This record gives sequence, structure tokens and C-alpha cells, in this order.
Amino acid sequence: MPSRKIRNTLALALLGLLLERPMHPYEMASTLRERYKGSTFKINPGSLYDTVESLAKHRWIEPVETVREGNRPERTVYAHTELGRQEFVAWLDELVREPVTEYPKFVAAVSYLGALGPERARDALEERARHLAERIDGADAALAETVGKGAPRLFMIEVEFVRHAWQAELGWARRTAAEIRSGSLPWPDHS
Amino acid sequence: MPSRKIRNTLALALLGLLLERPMHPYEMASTLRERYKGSTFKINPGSLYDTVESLAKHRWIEPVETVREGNRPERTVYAHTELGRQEFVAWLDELVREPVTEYPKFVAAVSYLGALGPERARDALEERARHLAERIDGADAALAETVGKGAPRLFMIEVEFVRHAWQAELGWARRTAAEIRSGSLPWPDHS
DNA sequence: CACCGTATAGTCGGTTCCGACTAATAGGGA
DNA sequence: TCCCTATTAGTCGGAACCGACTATACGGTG
Repeated sequence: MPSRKIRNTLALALLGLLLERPMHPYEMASTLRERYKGSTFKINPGSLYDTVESLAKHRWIEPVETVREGNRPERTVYAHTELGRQEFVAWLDELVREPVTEYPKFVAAVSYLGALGPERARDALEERARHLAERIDGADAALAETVGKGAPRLFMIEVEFVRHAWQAELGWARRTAAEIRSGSLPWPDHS
Repeated sequence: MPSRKIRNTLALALLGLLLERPMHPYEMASTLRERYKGSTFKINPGSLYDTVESLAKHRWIEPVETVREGNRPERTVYAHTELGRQEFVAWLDELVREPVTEYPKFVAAVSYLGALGPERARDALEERARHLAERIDGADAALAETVGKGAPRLFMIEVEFVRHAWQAELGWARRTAAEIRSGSLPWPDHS
């Protein structure tokens, strides 16, 4: 029973937008891109239209009008349905309550870290740490800017979370690199 | 240039196994399941055979023999190629060095946390925290068991990493729930 | 020794996802 | 005015992914 019909989080994003006001697909995409700058949601023209269609098929959203400007093809404007609003909240609730197992690429790589050999592994981890530090600086800048504009913190809460996760990863990478260097993480023979 | 032909991390896992010794697809899957208990790599029969085929197409692995036992269908045993070994290490190196942006479901959900309202959001975060605590206990048990068997730490290094990440997420969830409760995370009007 | 659950081994059709490509218009400079 | 680029808006075919389903062998048990 926990398997909803739609699992793609882009659908969650689109539905969330339509709860604010009706839009046509392209507008949803550009609004998301502006708000989240490409992180948080992966927006790809192909997936966008597929997802909108899927949402419409399940009656979570529905077309409210098709407008035509000049010679451009018609744009279909969608709005959420009452069912859509309910599903949105229920889905959100579930996503927060139950951690789902995901498969980040870095975890896969770490599981074969041995194959890099100690020196190269240490070096690679240190490089990762530098990249992470940059991203954290970027997040801090974004957060500071938002606060500066007087926007509520809740508006950027996912950036706070991601920053926190990066900070943790940075700590792990640095500590592990140090352990490799000091020899406290022993390296078994590797072919 | 950073776009390798194969991106699926299951391919990384399979290649890693074949560096140890030749195997047929089903054996790769069961070995992975045994070692990682379903986390780290997502193993699905469909993807498995697709991925093996794709690896073979790119000459990272190649069939070395087809054996038949009884009336069962032939099993094709694969081994890595020299190209495969090189690509494996290069890919691994890259995965460790460069953090790639991924799109975890929880981040998507957090970005719409406002829509749950403060009480429900706090409650959901607290429930998540409990689930995370259980998973951390599970990881600790797995780590303790491995250490007990005298296996090298490096063998479970990805579990250490995941545990660390969960711990960080747990901290964030608890802290955020507390901030909602105390009012230090103000909740703007939500429709 | 017939029955049944479990392990072995894999197939196949459908859905989802992706990103290169198309095409029209608006705006700005030479 | 003409051209160039950026923005708007979306299409389409292929690649990846998924999981229900098939089918055989094997080890116990009543």
C-alpha cells in the first residue's frame, strides 16, 4: 500500500506549484529553475511533459484552458484538482516520515574504495572535501542573500538541510583521509 | 568529457566483482546481495541482464564460456577485460573526487515542508528521527559483527559512511522539530 | 514417493527518463 | 531594415529501468 501511482518527485514539485496558481508546463519549469537553481528538482524537457501527462491521467491536475498567442502552438494551462491537493499532502507527509533507501553514487564508490589504493584514495577524498567546502560556501551565500531580503527561513529550509548534509560528508571525507594518512585505517592487500 | 558511456552504478558493482573472478550474471547478483544486503546497490533481475549486456557491448567485460548443467539453460560466464579494469579505476576515482548533484526524495519533500503546517511537520520529522535511529542501530550491529569476525574495517567502510550520513540527518531532523516546537523557526501563513 | 517450499536462472513487455533537436518570437545592435 | 542571439515552448526516438512472470532443480516431510 505504500506504493503510490506516481513516484517521480518532479511531480511533487509541479503539483506544489499548481497549488499556488494555474500554469502551463513551460512556466512550471522556468519557475522551478528560478526558485531552486537546478538543485532539489531535476528538470528536463522530456520528463516535464511526461510528468504533466501522468499527473493529468491520474486526475491530480487538469487542463483549464488552452491559450494561443500569435502563431505559437497552443499552450495548455493546468490547475490542481481537489484529489491532487489531498494526494500532495499525503505524499509529502509520507516522504518526511519514512526514510526510503536510495543509492547515491558516492556510496557505491566508497564500497570499492580499496581498489584505489591508499594514496590515491586519500588524495581523491581530499579533493572531494575541497569541492564540498565550495558548495557549502555557495549555500551560505544563498542563505545569507535570502535572509538579507527579509524572506522567511522556511523558504530556504531545504538549502539548510542540504548544507548540513554536505557538512557531514565533508567531515567524514576529511577524517577518513586523515585516517588513511595516519595508518589508523589499515589497507589490506589489493591486487 | 566527464560523461562516461555507462553511468549506472550497478555496472560499477558488477565490474568490481569480475575483477575478483569470472562469474555468470545470477552469481554476480547473489554475491552482491549477500555482501551488501540490498543496500548500496539496487539489484533487479531486469536491470542486471541489461547492464551485463551493456558492459559487454562496450568491451569492459566479455563472455569466457557458456556452461550447461542438466536441462537448465546455458549460463554465460563473464570476465573483465583490460579496458574494463582501467575504466573501473578511472570511474571510481572520478566518483570519489567530484560530488555529483543528486535528487534525494527527502530534499524534495523538505522544500515543501511549509505545506504540512507546523504541527504535522514537527510530528513527521520526529517520526523520521525514530526511523533513522533504528537504522543507525542496525548499522552499528552490522559493523560490530564484522569487527567481531576479524574482518578489516575497509570491508565495511561504506556502512561507516552511511551511518555517519544518517546520524547527521537525525541531528537535523531533531533540531528542526525542536525549532518548530519552540517557535524559533517561524511559520508563514499557508493557505 | 508425491508434495511443497525454496533456490537457481533468467525473459519480456511495459513505463519512465533523457537530452538532442526543432521552431517561433522578441529584443537589440550595426 | 536585417541579422544575431536569447528566450519561449515543446517533440520525439532511443536508452534505461523495473518487476511480474516463467521454468527447472533440490531438499525435506508426512
